Amino acid sequence: VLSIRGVQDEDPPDPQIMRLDNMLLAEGVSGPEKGGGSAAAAAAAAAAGGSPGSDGSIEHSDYRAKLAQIRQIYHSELEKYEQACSEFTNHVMNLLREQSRTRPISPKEIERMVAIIHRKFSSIQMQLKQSTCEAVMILRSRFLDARRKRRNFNKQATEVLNEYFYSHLSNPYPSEEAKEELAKKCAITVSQVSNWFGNKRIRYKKNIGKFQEEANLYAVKTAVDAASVSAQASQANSPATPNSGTVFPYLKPQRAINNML
DNA sequence: AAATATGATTAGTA
DNA sequence: TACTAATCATATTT
Repeated sequence: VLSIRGVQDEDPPDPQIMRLDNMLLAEGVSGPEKGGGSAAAAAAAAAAGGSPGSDGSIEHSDYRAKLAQIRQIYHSELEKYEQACSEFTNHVMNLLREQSRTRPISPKEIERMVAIIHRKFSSIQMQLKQSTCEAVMILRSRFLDARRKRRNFNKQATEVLNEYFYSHLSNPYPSEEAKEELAKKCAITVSQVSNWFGNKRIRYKKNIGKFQEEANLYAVKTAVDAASVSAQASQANSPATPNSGTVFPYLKPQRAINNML
């Protein structure tokens, strides 16, 4: 019955279990009861990177439900293990007590037994924690990874961004303030603005031809506004090449040279 | 359904 | 640290 002989505990690393605990806590799995699940909500909001505007809470409800499910399973399993552990300990103690009638059993031996049992069960617990962590990670990547929830910006947001881009084509690097203003105008975050410009720059550069039409369109758009200022524009500029000359107009010189190679 | 567009993420750089 | 380039994963177009 007591086949607990081969207990070669493969190292139960403390840092490992600490890591798992921390993560479970951070995800709101092992935290306080469902008092709004503020921890989980915060984690969700943080992971979502903050996408204001249209969507926001509908998809999170799904996530939260699943997280609550995981949480419940985790807790019930944990409780089950704890109960089983104490039950088993009791059982072993009883057996030892019985045996003590026929042979002397030192308290040290009992202590050792209990320690072994506890170690065994805590390693099982760790497995539970690990698999729970895994489940949470999968859930997160499934629901919260922003890439999976990509939404195009609305028409007027891209309008605003493009307008800025093409009217600053020679140096499409908005300052921090400019970014903030654009973000406000487009109802997106500053980092989204940065992303957009990063993508736009590289993609424009990569295939300028593809963007000619767009460039013309916005050039005309802004030209209307600028018309009042530049009243002496009477030279015959060829409409096919609104941005004649430089291939990488906005690159800083040294970088442009590097990129030629 | 395949091709293309697009926002976000990542590694690497100066 | 802000940027580029490559890449991912989804959205949209064809």
